Formats: sequence, structure tokens, C-alpha cells
Amino acid sequence: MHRGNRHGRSETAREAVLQAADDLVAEIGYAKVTIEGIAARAGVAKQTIYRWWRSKTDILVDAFAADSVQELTLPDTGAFHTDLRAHLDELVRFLEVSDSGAVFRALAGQAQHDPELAARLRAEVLPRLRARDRVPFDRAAARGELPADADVDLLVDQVVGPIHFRVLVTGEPVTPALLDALVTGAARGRPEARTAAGTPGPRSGTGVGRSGGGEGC
Amino acid sequence: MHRGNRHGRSETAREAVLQAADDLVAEIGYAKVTIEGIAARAGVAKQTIYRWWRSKTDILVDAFAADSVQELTLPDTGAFHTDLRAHLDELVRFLEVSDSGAVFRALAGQAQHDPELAARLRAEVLPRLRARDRVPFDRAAARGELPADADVDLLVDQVVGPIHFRVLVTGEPVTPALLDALVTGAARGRPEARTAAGTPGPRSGTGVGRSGGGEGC
Amino acid sequence: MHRGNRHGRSETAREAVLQAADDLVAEIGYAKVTIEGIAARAGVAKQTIYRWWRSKTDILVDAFAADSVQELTLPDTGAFHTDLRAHLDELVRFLEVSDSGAVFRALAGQAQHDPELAARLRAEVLPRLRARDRVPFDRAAARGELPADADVDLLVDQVVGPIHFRVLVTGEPVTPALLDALVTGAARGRPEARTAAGTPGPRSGTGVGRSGGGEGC
Amino acid sequence: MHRGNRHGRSETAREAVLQAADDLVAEIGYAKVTIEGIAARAGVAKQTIYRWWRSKTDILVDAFAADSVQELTLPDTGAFHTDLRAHLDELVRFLEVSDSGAVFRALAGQAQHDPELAARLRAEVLPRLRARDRVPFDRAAARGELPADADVDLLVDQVVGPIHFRVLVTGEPVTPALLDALVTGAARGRPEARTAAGTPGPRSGTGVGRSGGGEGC
DNA sequence: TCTTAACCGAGACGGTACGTCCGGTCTTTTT
DNA sequence: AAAAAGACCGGACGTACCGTCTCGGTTAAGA
Repeated sequence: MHRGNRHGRSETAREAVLQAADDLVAEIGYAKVTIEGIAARAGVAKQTIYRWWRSKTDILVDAFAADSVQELTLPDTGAFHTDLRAHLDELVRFLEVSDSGAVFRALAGQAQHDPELAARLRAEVLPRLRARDRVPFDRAAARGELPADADVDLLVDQVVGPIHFRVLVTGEPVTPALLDALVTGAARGRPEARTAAGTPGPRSGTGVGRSGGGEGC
Repeated sequence: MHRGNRHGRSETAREAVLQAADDLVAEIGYAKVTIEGIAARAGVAKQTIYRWWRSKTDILVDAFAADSVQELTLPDTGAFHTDLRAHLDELVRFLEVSDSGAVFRALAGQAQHDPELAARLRAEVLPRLRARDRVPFDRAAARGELPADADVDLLVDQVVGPIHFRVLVTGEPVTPALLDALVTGAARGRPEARTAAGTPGPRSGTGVGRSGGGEGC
Repeated sequence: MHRGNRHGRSETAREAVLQAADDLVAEIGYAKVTIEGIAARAGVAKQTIYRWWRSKTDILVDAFAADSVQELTLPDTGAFHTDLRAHLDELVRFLEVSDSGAVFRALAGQAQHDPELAARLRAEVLPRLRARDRVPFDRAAARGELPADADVDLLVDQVVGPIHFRVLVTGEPVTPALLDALVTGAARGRPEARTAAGTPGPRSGTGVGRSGGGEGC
Repeated sequence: MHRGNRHGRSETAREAVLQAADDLVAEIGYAKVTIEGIAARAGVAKQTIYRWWRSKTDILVDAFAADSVQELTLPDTGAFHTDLRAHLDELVRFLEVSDSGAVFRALAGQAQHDPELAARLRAEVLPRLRARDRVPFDRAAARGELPADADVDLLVDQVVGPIHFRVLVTGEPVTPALLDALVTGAARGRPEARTAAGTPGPRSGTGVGRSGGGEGC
């Protein structure tokens, strides 16, 4: 069951590379990470990297996957409204402040220039995120809180799209006002578009700032 | 009184550089564009580029701004619903198929790795796009089609966010179904989330595929 | 005395350039002197330099000529032996320690790579130096201290050749022992080749070290 | 135990670089030789040159050393007079017409601007040349043709100095008349300064007849 | 037990592009 | 008309990484 060589690849080297890549992205930013730098930091030969990965983004996809193992299950609060809000708080935390969120943003950015990376993200990374995003909706459907013919993926796009838009494009923080509007819009069937002061909907303390300062957009 | 030199910079060189940059992005893709390549294509010395721009993204921001001069005014159809739909069709066309849309996607991607570029985009590029996105809403507010206390920017995020999300992140085409849902959601105060078959709302012929094939995210 | 233009060339600019060139060679060494540097130091436009000189060596030839105006006349000591020795002491001082000697060495060095400069040196600079080198011999001939058919230029080569050789090629200091040998060789018709200890001939205090340290050859 | 890498540098690349450098100096002259040009001609990456050499002169010193491997031994003619003349003929040939002589002249010239190169020449190149120049003198001393206390290095300077002076400084050809004078001067203990026709010493084909000459002092 | 094949570290190699410097030419404005 | 200013094209500089390629050493399956 090994891979055609005598003693297989070195798990030590693999982990050292993924760890080094993660650390370097956090320390110096994606743009300054080089394969030579990863190799040096990991104490590994360049050839060992090229033997198992095709590019630095390839490494980062693996590193991102390794980070995502901690798939914590969302608690079931019993109502669509609160379930969704809890999930969105978690999503914002991931996108804006977590280390793996920084990797995700870097990969999403790089995918704009690299069709191959884009394909790999769509095939391997996004489905997992989408599955999580669907959870509150699927539970709601099971409870009968959604119309039978609701297109859940379409609803998910409408809810998470504005969040990604703010994080990746405008760089504005995702405010509680936006989350309120999204949640009540999905729950009550219409977007909540009054000013924040006029919104008596459920509130949260989320509105966290981006950790790294200006590197969203 | 003058600006330190006697005859200032060469407009010829400036235009040649912006044109060359635009062309090269369209021909070989952002990732393969180099400053040396731009200089060669423009028939300009590298030093001339470095004298006036700091990086290739700096050039592209200028090139994008030059392209955007053709600020076509949106026709006023008389109703929020149709105004918004026309604008979104135009937005999708810009993001998915136009050359300057390709430049925009590249810049948005690069901004994930480059805080300085991100800041410049937020300061110079996005406000212009936002102004256009607001037009249908502002007209509707003037007509009394929106509540007096509506937060237009929040509404804009909810409508254009999912479109950018699909273009930049999932790479899925922006379907008429999504546009229908966004328009009717904004117009009638709730997202339209039934399956496409069950949605008899206003349709359009928009749902064009991305030109370049797989290069979305 | 000017050249047929309205205002003639600026003597101010000419002197500033020559002075700047001289200073820069003394301060940073010939190799690091650039035309841009000379222009900046002289407070002169680059074009002004290119209008009047063809290269930085061209400037230095002029600067060297300007320095050489102080053609001090050699005192006539009444005897070939002492005349020659006094002249050689002066020659060594020029070559090894003077600022204009540094310029001369730089030009002689550059002439190895630049035939045009070599030609100019042979046409304009060397004849003046040769004329000075001949003075002791011509006086001696006039006094009848030399055979009537002596080839003075050949004798000069034999006397100054070893001095230039040490300064330009070996980089060794020109010792009193060498000067003694050259003088007595020329005067008595044979080179003095005994060891320094065994040479009771006329001595001098010349043997100065090179100022700049190791920059001879 | 080993030196940090396992297979060391490429001898192929080293030889290609030295050969290319030699060829280029011969073809286009030292001043026009560039490291990029050498790299291109040698089919080698620039970085490979910078890994092993510090400058183009550093390459040429190596190339000169490689050329000098063909240390042909001087034939022993049995007499100082003829030995020395044969050696000087060889020396003039080297300095004036050989390819490696062109490299030597270029290095000697550059050394006027570059103390580091000057030091390297004095340490590595000149001692080998000096050793060859001493051969006729050392043989003569062994035969008893020179005084026991003769300072051979001083004699060498007196003999080869004028030759280098003509080659490097005045640019005049080294005539048989000069060589005759140097040889007979060294052999008979005095410089031969009469016109060639009046010189009864070893002859060359040159001389133009003038009046006969007597003996000087 | 002894080969031996695949892995590993190290790092030299041919390349490409970087960002800087300077050479020479040009154009504009001032003196 | 010459000078100051400085932008311009060209091209070499020396550096940083790219991705490929030996090397010599190590390790574990299989003879």
C-alpha cells in the first residue's frame, strides 16, 4: 500500500513544509513568501518541495486543508434565525481575523491570476465551505421554516456574498448592521435596509476589525 | 512656479505605457505581465516607467482609470425595478466579459497581497464604482420608491455583493435567476429564493459565461 | 578670443567642470567619477559638458593640462649628475604623491583601453613631459658632458622607463637605490647594480611612499 | 570534512567563461567587454559568474593565469648577452602582439583605478613574470658573468622598465636600437646611447647610419 | 545480510525579471 | 547662442528566485 518507492515520502518533511508556509504567510505576507524561503524555514531541500508540490499556492491549499481539520460542528439553537446569525458570526471571524482566513484571502486573490489554482479551489476548498454555509438553511428546511421549493444555494449566495464582498473588495468591516440585515432578510423574506439605528432586529457583538490592518480590500 | 522641470513628462510615453499594459493583460494575463515587457511593448525605457509608476499594479490602476472615462450614463427607465435590472446587467457584463473587467479582477486579486494597492483601490477606484451602483437606488429614493430612512450603501452591498462573490470567489456564472432574485428582493423587500422554474418574475438574457474560460476563482 | 558665437562659451562653466573633475578624482577615485557626478558637483548641465568634451577622460586631459601650467623651471646645478638627480626626485614626487600625478596615472591606465585617449596623450601630454625629461640631458650635451652623437631620447627612456615601470606596474616605491643606479648609470656610462649597501654614490631623501596606499599597480 | 556542497563547481562552466572572456577582449577590446556579454558568449548564467568571480577583471586575471600555463623554458645559449637578448625579444613579442599581452596591458591599465586588482596583480601575476625576467641574470650570475653583489631585481627593473614604459606609456614601438642599448648596457656595464650605426655591439637589422662614434667617458 | 531503489539535504546550474545607474541625446526655458 | 534643467531611450549592473539537475548519504524492502 505504499507509493511505489521503498519507504515512501517523509511525513516529517511534509509537515515542516506546510507549517513553514503557514508561518511565513502570517509573518511576511503571501507576496513575500518564496519557495526558497519555505524550504529554508522548513529545513528541507528545494527539490523535496518540487517533488510533491507544483507551486507555492499548491502548498498553501494543502496547508489550508490541514488547518480546516478542526471542523467544529455548529450548535443547533433550534431556530433558523439564531442558527444563521451564529454561523455568520463564525464566518466573519474566519474571514477577517483567523490565520487560515488570511490564507484563504491570499488564495482567492491569487486565483484571479491563476486559472489552475481557481479550478483547484472550486473543486476542493469551496465545496467544504459551501457545505458549512448550507447547514443553517438545511436545518431550517427540515424544520419547515423554508418554502419547499427554496433554492438553498441561491439563498446562501445572497447571504454570504455581501460578506465576502466587503472582506475581499471594499475592505470595509462587516458590521452588525449588515449581519442583521442579512439575517432578517433571509428569515423574514426581505432585506432589512433601514439605517442601523432604525433596526430593532437581533444584535450581536461581532463587528470585529480586521487584524492585519489594511490588507483586505 | 513651474514644477521643477522645464517641459514635464512625455504624454506620448504615458499613453504608450498604459496602452501596452492594457494590451498585455488582455493577451497574456496579469501574472505574465512584467515591467520589462510593458517597456518593450511600449517602446519606452524601463527607467521612464520607474520614474512615474511604482509597480505594475500602479500602472494598471492608471490604465483602469483611463478606460473608465467612458462613463456612460444609465438610461432612466422610470421604475426602480427596471433601472436596477439594467444596471446589474451592465455590471455583470463589465465584470465577466469586458477587458477592463479583467483588469479590475486582477487588481482586486492582487490587492489581497498588497495593502498599498488595496488602499489605492479603496480611495480611487471603488468610490467611482459605488457611485454608479447607487444611481438606481438614489433615483428610486427620489421617486419615493424607498423608505426615507433606507441605508442605500447597505442595500448596494446586498445587491452587488453576491455578484462579486460569484465572479471573484466561486467562479460560477451570474445567472438570470440570481439577478431576478436580487432585483425582486430589493424591489419587493424580500429575496426571491424559489427555484428558477418557479420564478415567473422578470427575465433577462444576461447570464453570459466568462469569456476567458476558467479564470474566475 | 571667443568662438564666433554671441556670448562665447562660459569660462565659469569650463573652470567649474575642470575643478570638479579634479576634486572628484582626488576624493572618490577615477573609477567612480561619472559625467553626471561632475555636472552635479560643478553645478552645470550635462549637456554643457557634452557640448565641450567628448568623455570624462577628455575632461581630465584638460584638467591635467590646466594643472601643469605651473611649469617650474629646473635649477641649473652646473653638473649633469646633480641636475639629473634633482629632476628625477621631482619626477618621482610628481608620479607618486601629487594630485596631478594621480590624474596622470589614471589617464595612462585608461589609455590601455581607449586608443583615442592614447593618441591624445601621445600628441598633447607626453611631449611636454618629455621636454622636461630632456632638460638635464640637453644641458649636459651643451656642456660637452655627453658624446656628440648621443641619442637623448633613448637615454631618457632608459632613465625614466624604470621609474614609470615601478609606479605603474609593480607598485613598488622608487627607492633611492634605484635613482642612484639610474643617475650614475647615465652619468658614468654604466648602471650601478651593486646592492644598496655597497653603493656609496650620491644619495637622496626621495624614496617617498605613495600617498593613497595601494593604488599603484 | 567536505566543503558544504557535494559536487562543487562546474569545470565546464569555468572554462567556458575564461575562454569567452579571452576571446571577447581580443575581439572587441577590454572596454567593451561586459559580464553579460561574457555570460552570453559562454552560454552560462550571469549568476554563475557572480558566484565565482567578483568582477570582469577577476575573470581576466584567471584567464591570464590559464594562458600562462604554457611556461616555455628559455633556451640556454651559453652567454648572458645572447640569453638576455632572446628573452627580451620574447618579452616584446608578449607585450606588443600576443593575445595574453593584450590582457596584461588591460589589467595593468585597470589596476590604476582599482587598488584591489593592483594588489592581486602584484601578488599573483607579477611574481611569475619577474621570475622569468630574472632567468638570464641568474644564469649569468651562476656563470660568474655578474659581480657577486649585483642586485638582480634592480638590474631587471632597469632592463624591462624602459620596455614596459614604451609599451604602456609612450606607445612607441620597442625598437631593436632600444633592445641593443639595454642588452649592451646590462652586459658591458653601461647603457649604449650612441646612434645605432655607431654601436659596435650585437646588432639588429635596424640601424640607419650616421657618423661614427667615439667612446664616451 | 546485502543489494538497491527512492527519498533526502545541499546547492550549482541556465534562466528571467527585478530595480538602479549612467551614457548620450533631446527639448524647453532662461539669460 | 549658450546654459540649466531634466526627461528620454538604451543597456549593463548586481540580486533574487525560478525550476532543473546532479551529488553523496540514508533508509527500508526484498533478494
